[in-house]
Amino acid sequence: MVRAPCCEKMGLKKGPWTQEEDQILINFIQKYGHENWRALPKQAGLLRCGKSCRLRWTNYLRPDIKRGNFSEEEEQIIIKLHQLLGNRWSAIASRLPGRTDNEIKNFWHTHLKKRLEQSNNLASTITTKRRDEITTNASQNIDEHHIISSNYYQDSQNIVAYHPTYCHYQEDIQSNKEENMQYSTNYEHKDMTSFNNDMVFWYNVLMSSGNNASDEIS
DNA sequence: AACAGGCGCAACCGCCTGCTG
DNA sequence: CCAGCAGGCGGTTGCGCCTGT
Repeated sequence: MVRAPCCEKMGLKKGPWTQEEDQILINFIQKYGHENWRALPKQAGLLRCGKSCRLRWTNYLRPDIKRGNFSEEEEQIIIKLHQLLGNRWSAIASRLPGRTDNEIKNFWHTHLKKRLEQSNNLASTITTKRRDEITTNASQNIDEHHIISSNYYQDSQNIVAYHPTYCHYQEDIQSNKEENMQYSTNYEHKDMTSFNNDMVFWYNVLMSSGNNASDEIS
């Protein structure tokens, strides 16, 4: 089945919205609602396609949108929900009142993803360093927990920030120290138990929320 | 002051899903 | 069951702003 493009009709405007267009859209929706996005631009007298109107409304003009920087709490929620749900931005956005999927997606790609990648790089450095220590000094009394954790660390990129050895060995890392220390402080978990408890907590939150989270997670 | 490169964000594109006839 | 439509979603793009040289 092939669908016709959204804006197949020539003459429909694209690109940034003007203040006038915003006002027309706001006035129309406040007056008549948005039951039919396809028909809305025509009825409102806008030279836009319905899709463009919907996007503009949901991502920018909606009155309940919270604008401005993300708080530390919001950051942590996004990170945790991303671990649970993956790139399901709308599902994540539904747990952050006033934030849109587009906003969260942008924030992830411009801030959090970069930070996690840095953290991953740091993690592999730490893991390698730790493994070298273990190999070269067999007589050393090594905490078994660290070995298990090191494997876990390497295999699951997403949970790298919660790794306990990250906390133990971060002082070894001279380069990028300040930035990574800061990141570590924010997301520090002392052991995997607390991490798992955290995951259980968020799972319960999702399960008890209005949406059917089990469907979303599966 | 001028330019180049990087970054952030709004907006677009194309696919998927659910609904209806 | 099938086809068509509309809405929703995630990935990607492009433009404007900022910063460094």
